[in-house]
Amino acid sequence: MTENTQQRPTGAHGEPADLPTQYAPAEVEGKLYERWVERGYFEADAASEKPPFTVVIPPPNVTGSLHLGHAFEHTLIDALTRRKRMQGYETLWQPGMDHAGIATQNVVERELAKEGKSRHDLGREAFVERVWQWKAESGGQISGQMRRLGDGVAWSRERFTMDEGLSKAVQTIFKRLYDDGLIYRAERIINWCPRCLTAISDIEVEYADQDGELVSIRYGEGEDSLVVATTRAETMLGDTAVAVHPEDERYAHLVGRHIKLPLTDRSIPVVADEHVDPEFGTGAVKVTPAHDPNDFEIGRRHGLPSLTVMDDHAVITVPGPFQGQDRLEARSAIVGALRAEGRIVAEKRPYSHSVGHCSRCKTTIEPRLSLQWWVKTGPLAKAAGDAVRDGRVAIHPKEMESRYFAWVDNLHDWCISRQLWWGHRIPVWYGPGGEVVCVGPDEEPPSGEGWHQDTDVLDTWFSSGLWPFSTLGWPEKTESLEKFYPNSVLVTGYDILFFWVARMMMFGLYAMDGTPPFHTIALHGMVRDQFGKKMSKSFGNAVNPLDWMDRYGSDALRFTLARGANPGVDVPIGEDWVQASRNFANKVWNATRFALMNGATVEGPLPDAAEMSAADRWILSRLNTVVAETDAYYDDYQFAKLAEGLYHFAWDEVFDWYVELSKTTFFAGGRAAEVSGRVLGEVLDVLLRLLHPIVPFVTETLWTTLTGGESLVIADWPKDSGFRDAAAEAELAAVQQAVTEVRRFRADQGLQPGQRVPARLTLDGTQLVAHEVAMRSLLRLQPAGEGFSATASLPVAGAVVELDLSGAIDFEAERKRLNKDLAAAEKELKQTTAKLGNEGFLAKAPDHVVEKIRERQGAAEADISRIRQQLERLPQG
RNA sequence: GGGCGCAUAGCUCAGCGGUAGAGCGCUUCCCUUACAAGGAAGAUGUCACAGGUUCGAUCCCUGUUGCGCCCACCA
Repeated sequence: MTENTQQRPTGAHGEPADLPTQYAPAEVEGKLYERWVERGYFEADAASEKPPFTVVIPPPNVTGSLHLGHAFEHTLIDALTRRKRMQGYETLWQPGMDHAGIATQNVVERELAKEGKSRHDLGREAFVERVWQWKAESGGQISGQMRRLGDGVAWSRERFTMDEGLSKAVQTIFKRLYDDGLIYRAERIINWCPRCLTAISDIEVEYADQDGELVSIRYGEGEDSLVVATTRAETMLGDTAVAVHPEDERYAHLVGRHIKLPLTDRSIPVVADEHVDPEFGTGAVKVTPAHDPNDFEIGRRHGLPSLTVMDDHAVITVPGPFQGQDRLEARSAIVGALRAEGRIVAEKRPYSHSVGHCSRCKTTIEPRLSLQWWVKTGPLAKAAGDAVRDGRVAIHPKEMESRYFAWVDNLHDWCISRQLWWGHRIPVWYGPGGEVVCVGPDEEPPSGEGWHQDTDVLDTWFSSGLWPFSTLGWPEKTESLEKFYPNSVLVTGYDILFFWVARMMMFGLYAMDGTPPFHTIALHGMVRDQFGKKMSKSFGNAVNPLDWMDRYGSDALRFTLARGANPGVDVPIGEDWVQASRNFANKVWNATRFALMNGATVEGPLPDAAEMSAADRWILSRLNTVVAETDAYYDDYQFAKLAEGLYHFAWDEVFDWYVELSKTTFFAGGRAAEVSGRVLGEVLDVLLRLLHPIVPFVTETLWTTLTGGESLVIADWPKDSGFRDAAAEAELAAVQQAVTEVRRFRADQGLQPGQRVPARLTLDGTQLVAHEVAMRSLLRLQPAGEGFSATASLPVAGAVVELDLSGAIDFEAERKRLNKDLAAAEKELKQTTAKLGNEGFLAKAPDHVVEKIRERQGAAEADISRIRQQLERLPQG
């Protein structure tokens, strides 16, 4: 706030303006948001007659606070729903949060560790209680941030994935899948995190190239020996075979025989298996069925036993010298022992290979045989793929479809059980006699001696996969479910296409009898810093959206994010850009302020076009074009383009040209001022509506002041009235060109912008004829009085502007400028002439292109003769 | 190893067959009574490289180079 704020400017009508000279977001945002919520604007009525529009929030993890990426996503969703609400839809933006099993458990465990405790010190029940406490705190933080952002969500419908209703949904679908044979329990190789002490699914493993060492080890003795290579030497303790290719002659004599496994007293068979690539390494592979997925398969094909050699913490359990050693420790100890026996045949060599890490804690994954629960994905994934293939669900941008297909078409079964405490407990009970009972939501679990529930919980994505309908009350047949399913669109980041989107597709289609959970998937990119680098806390470039909202306002942040939102493309964002958006908000503010002080109004019908000035008709014509363009961009999720389009229309056309051109009209008063006042009121009214979904706060403040309306949130979305005026658009283009040319000339002459110069304008018969007053005002041209002597003559748009620059003119600068213009015009003439002389061009180019080139040629010729004349007239020296 | 994408002004990115655009930054002038968070004027690009198609290519095709991302049970 500057001191200007106190100085209330006085309007043309002598009334004080109600608005300060600068927009102060902090003073309006909070109040407006609370008002919107109190009035229930964001609530969704399932009984409404209006057509529904539904979007769910991608539920943020309760683990913390929202980052810039959330702010980005929320801006897009909020803009979509606000527009639909204005269009007359019954809109539901469903809020809520995800319990985020493993992530949240890890966070709370870290908190406990600060107190020197582990979850085991508390016990399961107390620990879970502790997590609920944590959820209460950070959940509040998240909804606070959403309010600051202006998210128009239906707060009364807020859901949490561990709510009673959602838990019921989880049990219901588990039971159905189980009964349909799509959930089963099996012992397989899983990804084990020795730090989190749980199994995780395939997509929760992040692979990174890592330098390891490939060691070559001789198995067996003398003639009955061969060499295998490995990067995980410790697993040899669990080897139960060596495999070679069936047609590999080098090893044909060994197949079916047993060879001695070093460091043990075991002998293992040599088996022939197609999986082995004879070209790779020695063509012989050690087989550890309990610790490698390939080996597990080989083992199954050949009936080999599986020997688990490590415990949950990846510590060796095999009795002997290595027992109790960690896997890495054991690795080097075993290599050492083998070397001592002379079994390392080639020196170990550096080897770069891909190693899996836990996506939550980055610990190296240990593949391991384990009894877990699985979803049989085959039929579910097929349905999920087909829904996109046959067009029932569209993915934006379309390029992302190939990723989606690649995933759903090659999906392995999904390991859903987690050895955690925080999450949905698996609804399966085991009896004393080995009975297994899956318990539905309304069923009593079996009781009695020896019965116990499975101790594992479900993968967190199991419950988020139900989000589009569990939040609406499913499995109950609620009014809301009827009204708001399927969702209209899903807006989320391409990074969770597999984790979340594909799972919602599978579950939605399954649970809702083949109705996909949404019609459209709009994928956005990731927010990056101003140099395009990934934002991360550890790198120090992460931004708390609250900081920028505090400094520049929520609208500025939202506008910046929307403006960067090209579909599926990452969004770099820097503080400079937020400043630019803040400046834009302020510009809109001040333009509206000016309009209010000069009689802009929305009262009464629009005047007849016959009464309007060319400028009035021009800006209304453009306004309607912009309405149509904005709609098209919205429908195509082109946020960047619509924000950019509105920015330039507002600033360049309305503020810099229309308002400036109309100032003389406004200041002169009379009927013309009334007409333009009504037109300006109309333009701002529509512009503010168009901008509102992206920048709700500043537009609400200005619009209610301008129109006296209740709220933009529930106002009508503008429609293209169909009004177009090509003649007025052409006329105003000529005016703009003329003004710019004269200004450039003045600047070239070194005249100060404010310096008044006598001038004679000869505009008769040109498009400029009606604009003399405005041109004189914009160009600071005085009337040609006594003793006027034209020292410069500028032909523009068929008219002539003569200036008396006696005393001010710089002839050298003028000569230089003219020569430059001449060169440019000559080049243009040469180019266009060459083009028009090209027969191929004339034959094949479309008419409008040829016409355009002709025009350019004509203009160039005219320019050249004009400039030559002017150069001749210039006094020498 | 597969697949996708990107290379355009100092930076971050739009454009995608017909004389190169935006924001920020930069230069000059201006506190012109809506706005200095502003106004006016301006400079800046072998549109990665090499071929090809075309009357015409930043835009289409092929290849090269350099990046980025996703997928993959490469011992």
